[in-house]
Amino acid sequence: MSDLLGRLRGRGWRMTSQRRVVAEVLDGDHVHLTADEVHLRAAERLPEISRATVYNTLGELVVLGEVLEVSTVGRAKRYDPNARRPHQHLVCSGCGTVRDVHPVGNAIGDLPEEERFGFAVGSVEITYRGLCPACA
Amino acid sequence: MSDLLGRLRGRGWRMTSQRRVVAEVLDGDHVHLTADEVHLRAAERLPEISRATVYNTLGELVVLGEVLEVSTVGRAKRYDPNARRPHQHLVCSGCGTVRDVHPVGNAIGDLPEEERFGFAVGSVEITYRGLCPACA
DNA sequence: ATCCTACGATGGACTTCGTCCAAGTCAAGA
DNA sequence: TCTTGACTTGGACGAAGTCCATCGTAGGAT
Ligand SMILES: [Mn+2]
Ligand SMILES: [Mn+2]
Ligand SMILES: [Zn+2]
Ligand SMILES: [Zn+2]
Repeated sequence: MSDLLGRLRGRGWRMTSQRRVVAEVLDGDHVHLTADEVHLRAAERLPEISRATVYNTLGELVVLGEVLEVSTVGRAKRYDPNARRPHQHLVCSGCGTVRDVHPVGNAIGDLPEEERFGFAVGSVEITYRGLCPACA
Repeated sequence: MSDLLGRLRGRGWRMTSQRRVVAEVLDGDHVHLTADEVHLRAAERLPEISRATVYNTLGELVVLGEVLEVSTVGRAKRYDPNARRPHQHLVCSGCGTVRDVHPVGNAIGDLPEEERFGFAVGSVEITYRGLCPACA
């Protein structure tokens, strides 16, 4: 995330106070926020920022590859600013907490050739589910 | 799925024409349908079946463990009647096609102890993404 | 420093997916 | 056949997200 503003400028994007604030929220220590959580935190700094702008900016950051969308089961999408280091997720089935994890295997290699059906497999997404100590 | 109706009865559930039709739709060769797709097909056989009943029945089948929910990226949940045999999914980023696959590794074992954060990890969901031959 | 203007922001309507509820219906046991 | 509570229904409601006409402004041009 660190030089996101510079990269945006490099792509000819206007630097607005709204985009700056959204980037700052994502750059903080809070990870895996929903769009509305990002909006809430952004509005603490810039009270008039709109929901639509937060959605727009998040979508742009996803296309840029600066932020990842984390799919959830029936709940709101979560946005992951840790796009630099490949990782997977450990999710608590009780409270919904999401933690980054780094499994050691090679999941793509584990998919047999005869089960690839001619696909060009480009990525793997792994979600570990369980109960955190507090919810157990 | 095969003896689903018998198992439902065994749990003391009433057998209604609606539940029978939903089970028949899921038992067909069409897999990974959305709730509305299930409703559409069910309504071909039983025109007056309501959306609410389809949602209710699908939810009950999920709790029973007869059907799995497949999380998608921002789109409607898909329901998977193949709950007997553990498997994972290969999804085409182009057209959205979903195929069942059976990777050979042990993904749960690949998660280092120091990254489990005290969680009781119960399941792993793996999604392979890529382009199918038609979309490549 | 000021002007221009195309790109971005805004908020409210709209869509999609799903849940909830009060009222009516009916499966199945007595 | 009767009874009853579980099931179904349609419509209202809600959450998450998109769309769009209009307004505002970042940043290049002068
Ligand atoms: Mn993450
Ligand atoms: Mn499947
Ligand atoms: Zn928890
Ligand atoms: Zn395809």
